[in-house]
Amino acid sequence: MHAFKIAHERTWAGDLLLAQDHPGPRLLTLYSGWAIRSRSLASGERQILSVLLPGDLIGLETVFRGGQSDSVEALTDVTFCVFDSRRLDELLNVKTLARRLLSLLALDQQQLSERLTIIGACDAPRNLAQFICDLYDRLYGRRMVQGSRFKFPLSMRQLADALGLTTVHLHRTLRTVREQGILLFEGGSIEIRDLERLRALAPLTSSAARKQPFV
Amino acid sequence: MHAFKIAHERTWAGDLLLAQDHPGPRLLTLYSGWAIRSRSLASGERQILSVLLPGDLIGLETVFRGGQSDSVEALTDVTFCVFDSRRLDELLNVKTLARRLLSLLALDQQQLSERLTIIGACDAPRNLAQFICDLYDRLYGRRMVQGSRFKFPLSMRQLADALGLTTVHLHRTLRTVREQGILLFEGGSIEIRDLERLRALAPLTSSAARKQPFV
DNA sequence: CGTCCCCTTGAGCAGAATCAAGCCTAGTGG
DNA sequence: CCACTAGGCTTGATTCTGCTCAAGGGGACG
Repeated sequence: MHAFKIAHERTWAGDLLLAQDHPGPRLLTLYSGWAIRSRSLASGERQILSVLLPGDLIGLETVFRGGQSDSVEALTDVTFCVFDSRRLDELLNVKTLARRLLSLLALDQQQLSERLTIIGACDAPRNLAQFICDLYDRLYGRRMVQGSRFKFPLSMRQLADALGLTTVHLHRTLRTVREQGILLFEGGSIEIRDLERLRALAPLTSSAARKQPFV
Repeated sequence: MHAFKIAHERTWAGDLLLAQDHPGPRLLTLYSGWAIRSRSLASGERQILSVLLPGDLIGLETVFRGGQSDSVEALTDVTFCVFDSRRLDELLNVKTLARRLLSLLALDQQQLSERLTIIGACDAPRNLAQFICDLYDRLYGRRMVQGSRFKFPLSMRQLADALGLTTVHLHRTLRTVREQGILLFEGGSIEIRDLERLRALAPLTSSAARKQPFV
């Protein structure tokens, strides 16, 4: 795999790793930091499709489709490595690798399906609970949770865009879960004050935890 | 590809092709008829994740993840063929095929992302318009459109579940687009009375058309 | 010091859900 | 052959979740 590595780069919070109309396909792996994949509408709305954590592969779908359609933005300062996507064909010669890529995409699809189900069928509190549970499980697997707290670099605006809500309404939802002693969102981090009730609120037992780092 | 074909089968409208907790992974291709992939919540809600048309591959994600998590139901009588998913490994030896599978999953992911964006960010009329446009394009590519009409075997309930609405509200939305002379939904088929305005209503220029039949 | 952005909160509105009732069709069993 | 039932469609009345608009406060940064 190292043979396909082109560069090891770094950018800063707010920069775009992939633009919605970027020229060529680009394949990256996040080493450190957070990013989000999102899609914007002409009318101004934006939907955040997934949160990307260290170890995640970025841009796989664009390579196999040609043409980028959503954008990836760094939430924090990040380091990542770039693969040579033109040589990806050679990569498919290694069967275990081909299988690995397929299962990564399959898992991604799974997570999108779950998100779609939640957003389509649930109200704000359950939506929020599911999102946080999924994220918690992924962070836990990466040892990025300290006790019941973890860093959470999304702004309220961004979290709202991920949940398909407005900031105003998200804010009220956050207040109620805080008042219920379930969840505390404050100063760039989240404290889970009652994991059990949080999980009870989330309609699905997440599959997010199964998501393994790529490299 | 034919070497991996196990059986050519048929079932009837309402039957399950894949159950949400089905034992083994199963890989199918739809020959004729319509199906839907959906996921249900314990609380009773259901989200329809995609509509499957002749030529579509079914269950690819389950093979590469082990364990089925959503169910596929026949909407009409269908015929389909079954592949031997245990031998899928051999299949990956053919590099063009591996790439083909990857691009199928990538396109699927694309469509899910779009649906998520729409459901998260749009109101009922635009949601409906986008759904119908996407479907129209896919049907058009398969020569399943007659003039401005096409067969549409989804019940109102099912369409509502696909859009993340209730039947009551969907019904009202359908009435308004009918009164505006845009779309007519009646007796198991849909007539597009003003494609231009329908497309103008849909926020995204669909990528659905790119979805090619697998076999 | 001013500006910009984000968070916070209130008031009012509207899109969508719920509840409820009536209609029609198809299927079922007597 | 008909009565009964169940499920889907249609519609109205009502409720409520979530959105819009609006305004004020608090950093961060030039």
